[in-house]
Amino acid sequence: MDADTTVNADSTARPAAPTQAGPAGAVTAAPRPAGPAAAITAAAPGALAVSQPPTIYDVARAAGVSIASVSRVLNGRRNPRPETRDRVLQAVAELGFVPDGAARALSVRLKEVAGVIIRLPWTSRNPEDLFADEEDSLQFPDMINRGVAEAAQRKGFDILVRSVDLDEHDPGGRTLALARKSDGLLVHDRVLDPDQLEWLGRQVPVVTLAAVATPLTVNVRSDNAAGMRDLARHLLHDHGYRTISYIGGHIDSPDSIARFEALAAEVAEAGATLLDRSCWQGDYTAGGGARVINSLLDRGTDLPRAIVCANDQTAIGVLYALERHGVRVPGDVAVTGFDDIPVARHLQTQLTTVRQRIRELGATAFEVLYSMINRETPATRDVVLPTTLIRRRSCGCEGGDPS
Amino acid sequence: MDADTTVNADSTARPAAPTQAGPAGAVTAAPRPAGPAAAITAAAPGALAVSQPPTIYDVARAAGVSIASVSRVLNGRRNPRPETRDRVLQAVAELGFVPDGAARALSVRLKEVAGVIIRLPWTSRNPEDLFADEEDSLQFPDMINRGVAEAAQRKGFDILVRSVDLDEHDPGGRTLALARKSDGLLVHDRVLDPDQLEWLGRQVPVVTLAAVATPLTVNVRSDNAAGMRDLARHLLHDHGYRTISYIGGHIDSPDSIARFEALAAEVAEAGATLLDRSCWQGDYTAGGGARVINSLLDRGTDLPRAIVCANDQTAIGVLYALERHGVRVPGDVAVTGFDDIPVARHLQTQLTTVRQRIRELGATAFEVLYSMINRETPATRDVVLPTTLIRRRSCGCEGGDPS
DNA sequence: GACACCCCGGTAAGCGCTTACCGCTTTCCG
DNA sequence: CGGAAAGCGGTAAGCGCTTACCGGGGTGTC
Repeated sequence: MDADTTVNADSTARPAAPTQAGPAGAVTAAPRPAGPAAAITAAAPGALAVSQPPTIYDVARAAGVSIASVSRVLNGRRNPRPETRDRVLQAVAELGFVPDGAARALSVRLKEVAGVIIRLPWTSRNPEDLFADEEDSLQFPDMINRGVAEAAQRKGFDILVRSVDLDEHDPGGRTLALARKSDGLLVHDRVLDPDQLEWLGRQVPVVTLAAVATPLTVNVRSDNAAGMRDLARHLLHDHGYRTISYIGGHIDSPDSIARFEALAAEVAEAGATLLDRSCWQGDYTAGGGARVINSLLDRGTDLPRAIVCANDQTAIGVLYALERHGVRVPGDVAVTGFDDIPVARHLQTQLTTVRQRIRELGATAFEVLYSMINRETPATRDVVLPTTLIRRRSCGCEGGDPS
Repeated sequence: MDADTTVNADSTARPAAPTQAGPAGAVTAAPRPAGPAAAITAAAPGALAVSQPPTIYDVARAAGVSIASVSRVLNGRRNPRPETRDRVLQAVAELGFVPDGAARALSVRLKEVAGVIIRLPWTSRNPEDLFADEEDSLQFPDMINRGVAEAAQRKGFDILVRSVDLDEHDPGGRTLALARKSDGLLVHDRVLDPDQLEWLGRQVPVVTLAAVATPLTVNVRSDNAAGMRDLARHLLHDHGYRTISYIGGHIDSPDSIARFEALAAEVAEAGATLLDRSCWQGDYTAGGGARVINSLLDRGTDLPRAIVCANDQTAIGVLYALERHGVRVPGDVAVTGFDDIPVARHLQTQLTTVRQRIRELGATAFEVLYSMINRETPATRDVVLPTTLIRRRSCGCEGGDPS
């Protein structure tokens, strides 16, 4: 439609109408300008124009007091005389007054908004993607956000979620912009590099998720090492698998690295074999997992007895690829994930995985951010949450969820 | 340590950090109210305290111009002299300045934030709920929000999502509060009643989703009638089913009503039988769908040849309940949904349903809201988007998705 | 009864930014 | 070369709200 991209171009019509305020008690809000006959006909043209919301001045006038009193009543300061309070409260109710967020924020220097930066999951999708629907289910970051939102709501905060494209020229800039609309930032993994984080951290409180803490930021993550250790032992000792391979997430992902190391340690200790890692590089997506399997099978490589994936998404891709090639899971090859995202239990072959307390991760991250916003000094820079091994079919265990 | 919680108390160390910048403009921001600073030492305990972000005054000082010039350069007004522009731009870059959202919002009266009110899906969950995982997948409202977010981002807007509990004492109040943090509201179905909407609409631009337009609000929805008509015809004519029943959503849901009416019309026209509606009342949830089936079967009632559900969630519950009772789908009974939410195609028995262009619904809603915020008068108060019939297994068609 | 306090309302000073308006330079013509 | 018209930068007035500070009246106390 309107093709002009010049965002500010228009001189935004704003018919300096504030004068309309009118007499004192004018509570009646004289609805629309419309004439009598105009009625409520759905077709009517300009009827949608909204009248400006009342300001604290309107309330003060209606209550016959000063704006300071209104503010005091509303914020419970210096308890006002009952009569004053009542007058104000009534005026507030009549006018339906609620203080403007921006004005309040500017004044108290607190916006009560937390910014959340997430790696864009939903734009610029590739329509031909085999796993297009993988973006249709709630993923790890989405679940975290729910936790964040819950915790935020408890403190009266709202969250502003912004997804940034990784190959964006200036993630820092857009990010900072979000920062200035909020009191602090919650940054998901892999959207900003350490330098940018460091820099951001200097300007606003920042909490990262599943990353690493920097001197100025706090990080919240799950206990990858312990989780993977449990999983590895289950595979090695309970099932007795002797050859295992690991499909990593992004090569520089702290989570993926930690998981790999824990796995490697266990495999070594059990005297089993961990296949060469190089050709087993995934990218946390189902597509990536499938790709790895496909290329290996096409090349005729032998598969290990168990494939440990960096996350559930990858495992989903792996399962799919294996099935297409006629490889049975868990009969021929066992497959495991990590995260325990919702779909993990809806798959044909229910996925054995390591559950992270995802929502709690988010909630905790918010709590930490909140305390930072209040200038408290967090006890730790690296908050670690426990994990749980979830045994389902894909590793060779019987049945599905106990539930 | 510096345990004072008094937010402003400290005279905010404001380490003239930018000094690193070196010679050049050397004015190096002798920022505000002087401040002996606690350096940037990393390890230190209180090190997490962030220094306040630079203000436009800092930039002006650093560039040796007035704040007006800074603002003009940044907003591209009245093109400033190249030299001025450069000085400002450099200062901005050095200080990493980004205008404060609240201040800007207050000044231009535009927050660039759209509020989204959704019926709470994730709090106060009932842990014993049979279908607990139904909240774990992306549902209709979530998908809509993605569409909204996409469209919003294109206009430089962010979205503030707030979930309200239906049985909350004062949804209007919390809602209005959100409204004052944003420029307009996008209200999902069934969170506010018409009166509240009407009232809200008087204060801020409001767009509802899948509801009905009021004189002051615009509504965006899918073409329920057409979608259901296609589905009904498929069931009646392609499959030849002669007895059908409809499990509604909430009894007063406009969507559910519209779907029912379209179905009833088709059934009547085909001379088939539509079972009595009364004992077939669902509530848009899987639990509700299952409950209906269970109570009917327990009572020994005969089932119709096809069960048409108001939405996919309901259908999922129905499928589950039927399976538990040993009723085969689609063999004994055909079941259909509406919406085509992601899980619909992951079910054991893939669900035949009517696809709504969910994201587009959201995107459109935002576009409309955006135009209202800009005081444009929308062409219609009732925006309708097309639907598509998706034939999968559950209605008796062969195979699953073509894909 | 006078003075010291308290209480509680009002006044006004910002919060950080945009922009109308003013006035000094430059530039352009006649 | 003078005067009008631009061009540009600065000053200041808000945007709507919170809160420090001030002052008037009511109490309490010798």
